[in-house]
Amino acid sequence: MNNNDLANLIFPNVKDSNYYEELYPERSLKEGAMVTRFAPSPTGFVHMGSLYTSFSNLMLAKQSGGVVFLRIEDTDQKREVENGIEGIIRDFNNLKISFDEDPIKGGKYGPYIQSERREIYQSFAKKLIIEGKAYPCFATEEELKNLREMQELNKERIGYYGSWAKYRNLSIEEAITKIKNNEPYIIRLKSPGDFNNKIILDDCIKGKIEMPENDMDIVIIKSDGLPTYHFAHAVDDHLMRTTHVIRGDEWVSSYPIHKQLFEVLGFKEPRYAHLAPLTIKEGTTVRKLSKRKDKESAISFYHQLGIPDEVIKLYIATINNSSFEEWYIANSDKTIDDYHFTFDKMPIGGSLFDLEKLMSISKVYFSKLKASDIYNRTLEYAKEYDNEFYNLIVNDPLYLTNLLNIERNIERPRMDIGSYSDVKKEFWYMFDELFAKEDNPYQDITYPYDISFIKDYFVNIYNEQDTEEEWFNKVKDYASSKGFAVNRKEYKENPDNFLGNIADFCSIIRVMLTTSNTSPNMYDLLKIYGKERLLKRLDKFLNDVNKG
RNA sequence: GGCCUGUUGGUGAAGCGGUUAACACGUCGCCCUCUCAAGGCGAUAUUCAUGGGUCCAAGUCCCAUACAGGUCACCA
Repeated sequence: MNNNDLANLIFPNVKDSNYYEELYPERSLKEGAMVTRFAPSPTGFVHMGSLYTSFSNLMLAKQSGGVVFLRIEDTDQKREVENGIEGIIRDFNNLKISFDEDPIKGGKYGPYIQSERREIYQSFAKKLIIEGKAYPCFATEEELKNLREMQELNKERIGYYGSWAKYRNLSIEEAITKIKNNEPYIIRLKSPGDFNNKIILDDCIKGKIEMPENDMDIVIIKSDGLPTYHFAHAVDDHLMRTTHVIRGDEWVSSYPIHKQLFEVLGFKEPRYAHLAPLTIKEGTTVRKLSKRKDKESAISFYHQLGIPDEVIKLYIATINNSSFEEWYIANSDKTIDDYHFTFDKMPIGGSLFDLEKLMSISKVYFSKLKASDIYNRTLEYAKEYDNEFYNLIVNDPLYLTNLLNIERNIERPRMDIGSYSDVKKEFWYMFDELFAKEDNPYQDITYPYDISFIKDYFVNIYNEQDTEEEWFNKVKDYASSKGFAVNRKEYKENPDNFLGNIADFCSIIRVMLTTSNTSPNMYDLLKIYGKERLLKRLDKFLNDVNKG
């Protein structure tokens, strides 16, 4: 009886591992091209954290002329989510993110779903058993629990290693007998490591990190025949010819296991890059952004707010590479794809997620869009999230587009819109249906002078054909004739000589039309709204103010 | 508890042995102006968690302490 007999008993029907080595040859790519991957569990949706990780993988591969693929890590059948894979792929599609190889598209290195690669893992596990580098372990849950308690009591390191690894030196005969008796077992690595030895992780982002060598006999094949993460990682990233493993830094501490696995299997180790986690403030403490607890984690949260996907990507790029922001400001005509992402500009500690910053990026983004584009996207947004507004804008694209164009096609465009939902907040008063609602009181409507003369202004002076200059000159003349100061300095020097400032006069018009004292350019608003309707709104205004 | 990482202003951060400690967001002034937004100008860290050490010179290197985070599964 030898290792071969044991291996054949455990894995009678798997191919020799060399078969797979030949099936998945080295990729022929140019020097320096990175092969990266994003490898999520099929949880059903993409969240900020996974977007951040996938973004890094995507950009580095793309920009080096390499390959990036999507691999679904579904080896935990307990965590299976219905349509989990479809959900992830759908989310990436919506975000317009695509991988060179994925479960739908396929590719030469597939399958790209781990549960479909069972035999591949088993083939390599078999190889290890034959070589005496792995063994079946019959420890029960109870046994492992006792082991742990004993170690805690003796203040020993916890785990299945060295002399604690009870089944490590079981004779082949005994093992075969137990298997034939249908005793449940799993396959463990027979770790050749020594905890007192030091190994070094040369991380692309974090630099050199010294850690103890792995000496744990970790599980490589579970009782359901599927591999653990560690083993699947080694086998897959070798066979898929990954050059750079870019993943969250919660994996740093398992690097010793991975290094050892690559060695034992005779694989060339890939480079590693461990990304700092996205964090969030909860009260005074900072913790990892949680896909379950934090609303900011869900992509749908931004969709509901009306924040474009491009903005999310810009924000992610901003956190990902410390010099991206400056570059983007200096190169406002370029896109994310034009920026060269590098490991050495990625953060080492956690990156605090800042919604305020994201909004500011969004405003800049919107200020560069064409009015017609904003209209179209706002329409799309409203269709899904705001039916009332959708109905108001769907039949008259030009009206909203004109509004959006106010102070837009100039060197320094307005920056007050940061989301599709802001469009309504900005211009609601230009829609009579919204204006008519009861809950829109005029802001600060007490004036120390008779305001009814603005009716005179609109009836007799205001002409919607005027140019902006003509319009303003007329406003000034009229206001002046009623006793308002036209010159700011003059007014400041002798406020008592005047009824008010020209700004005060304009604010009556502004409040009349918008209810508020702040708005975009008056001339444009009046013109777009139209004189006929203005007169009606004016009556309502005077009526309401006199009542109040 | 073991192992690993981090700690720079209100916030995110740059910084890689010699800089007036970038930049962005925010906040506050002033200017411009029909309001707001934008824009312009200026103010916002005598100091880089604390304590030692090395060096002519330290935010930057070393050691301790404190605090924060990660990880120690038949989960990924």
